[in-house]
Amino acid sequence: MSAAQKHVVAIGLSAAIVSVAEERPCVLIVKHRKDHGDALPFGPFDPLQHRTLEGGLRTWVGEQTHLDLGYAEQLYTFGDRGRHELKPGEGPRIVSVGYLALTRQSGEAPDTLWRDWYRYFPWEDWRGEKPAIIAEVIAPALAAFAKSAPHAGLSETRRDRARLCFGLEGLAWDEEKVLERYELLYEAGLVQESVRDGRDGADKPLPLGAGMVFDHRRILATAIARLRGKMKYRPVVFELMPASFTLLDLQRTVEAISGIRLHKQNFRRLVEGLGLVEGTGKVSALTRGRPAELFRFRREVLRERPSPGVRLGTRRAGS
Amino acid sequence: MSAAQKHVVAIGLSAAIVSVAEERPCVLIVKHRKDHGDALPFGPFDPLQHRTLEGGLRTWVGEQTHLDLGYAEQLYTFGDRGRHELKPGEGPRIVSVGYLALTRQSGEAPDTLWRDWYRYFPWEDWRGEKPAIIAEVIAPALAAFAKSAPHAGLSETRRDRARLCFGLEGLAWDEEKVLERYELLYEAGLVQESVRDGRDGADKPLPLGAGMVFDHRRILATAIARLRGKMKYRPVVFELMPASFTLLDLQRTVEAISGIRLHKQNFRRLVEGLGLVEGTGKVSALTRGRPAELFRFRREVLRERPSPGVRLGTRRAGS
DNA sequence: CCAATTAATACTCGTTATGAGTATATATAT
DNA sequence: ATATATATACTCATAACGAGTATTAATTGG
Repeated sequence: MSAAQKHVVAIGLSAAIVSVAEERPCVLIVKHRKDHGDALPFGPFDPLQHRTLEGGLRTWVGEQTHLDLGYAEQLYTFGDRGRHELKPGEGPRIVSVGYLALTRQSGEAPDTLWRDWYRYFPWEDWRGEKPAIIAEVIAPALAAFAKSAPHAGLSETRRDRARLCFGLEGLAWDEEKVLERYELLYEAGLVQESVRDGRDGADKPLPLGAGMVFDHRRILATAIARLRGKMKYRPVVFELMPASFTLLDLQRTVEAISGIRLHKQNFRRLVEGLGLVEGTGKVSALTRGRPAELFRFRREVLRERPSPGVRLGTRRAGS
Repeated sequence: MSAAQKHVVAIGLSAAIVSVAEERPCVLIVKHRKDHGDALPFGPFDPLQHRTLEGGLRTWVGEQTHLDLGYAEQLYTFGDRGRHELKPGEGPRIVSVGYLALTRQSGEAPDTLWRDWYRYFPWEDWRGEKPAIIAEVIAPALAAFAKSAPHAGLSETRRDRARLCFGLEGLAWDEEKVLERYELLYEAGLVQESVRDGRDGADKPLPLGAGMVFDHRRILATAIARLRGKMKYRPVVFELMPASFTLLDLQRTVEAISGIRLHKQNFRRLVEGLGLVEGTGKVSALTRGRPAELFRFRREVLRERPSPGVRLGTRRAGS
């Protein structure tokens, strides 16, 4: 191997392509590969053909999924050995660059399907009750993980991480800590991927949530976290909305993504107060109740205000 | 070239290593290379030797600079062709992963030096007056750039970007938009790097700020933006502080990084109210005025509150 | 047609956070 | 002793926020 080749790696591009339909946040999954779970669309970056990473991503996502990505942003570059190989140590070293893309749902391409992202992260959906899986499975398993630490200091640290991540012992739930939670479960050997990657503690009860290939669940966790955060200071939700929508449609979309319920009246006050939407005189043809006015996104806000986003309230309230 | 080699690239790791001394935010620069300006410490990622990207970074930063990086976080992966080569088209394709690291200043290694980061971004320091360079040079140059657009729509867009980025026409200054501002200046051909990269519009008046090698100034802009944002919701400033400090020391450090002045009394109220610091009975040996109490960082907050940071006020006030 | 139901929309109210001061205390320099 | 510089303590008005109640406009079942 020459000196030049020594530092050579392949770059993989993976995309968490998100849409929301029927109050369910969805991510695009490519079928094949039954071995280790679902996969995000991914492919190699070809440095000869593409000038930019994002350009490369857009090109082959277009080819594979027939989707036109509107919004896309880079998330993170993962390079850990042993976390993106089917079997540790096999094949060339791959560094994977994860992306988040938003789109409105449309016809599916041949080998893809939209899946509710809470399938992979059941503990992240707090729109109804607090997910029972936390108190029943996660909290005890993490307590055991803490107890099993080789020394007291580490044990303490693990307990603290569990408390802060999952809002145990009365601590507040922070919907943005998606990645921290997944990483903790990974380290504790509670997800399928850590078993696959051969970490010890692989004798744990049941794997939590549906597993994914390579490090794709980690990328998806990063994507959810980023979207939940970004929504608050940038009007990215509208990338997921049709041209016109009711304020409740909008609220349900925000709730689907953030995984928490919002106060309806305050949501309206906020969204109107920021000038994010404007009414179109028309009303929606609903089945029940007083018909709601249809609104559209006011693109102009982007030129008026520095950073308008849907700041969701700290705590959840009745819908 | 084989099929496997086709997708092969080299990964470069670059680090913006930051410290603050004497109210000046500094970044570590490696000397050599007089051709195109200063360089951040950077080096190749060796996939054979290192398990993780960050591990690789820490290793050779340790070798090159004799610094022990405490805090480090990944910023962004840049892969644009023509923006990290000394001469466009020469050499292998390099994808560069940028990092932000924080440290307390200590002895310098042989070929490195600490430089005030406002040397590269003179328009970012609003601690005194609004930087004169904005009204005198940047605003007119960007107006000309907008006017030179091939069609009216693009012209409008450019004008809007200039207004929002630089707070023109009475708009608020957003200290976090460091990268957007640099990118706009790059596109407008107003920084040395865009001239070097052979973009048109290279006949502009004078290059703004000191240039850097490769895409290092872009990485530094990303680092500053990230740090300015992160400071507000994570207690990262304390990575830059000594074990004990006065509240004014702390405020000056926050101001140095954010580039804006804060209200002293409110800063104290905030920082104490969040439980970020605790007094150590001792007072500092100052030269003038009433001696200030020395404080230390309360590490415990990390275990108590979900995300405590130094939320600096929107607008600046007298010191 | 009326009452119950459902949802949209409009207000209200108390609490907290924030921006911007004034007032007072404690040191040094002359 | 006085001027000056800084630290620290309070005050106050306003905006933002969480959590309601009240009212309006439609549908649905009798």
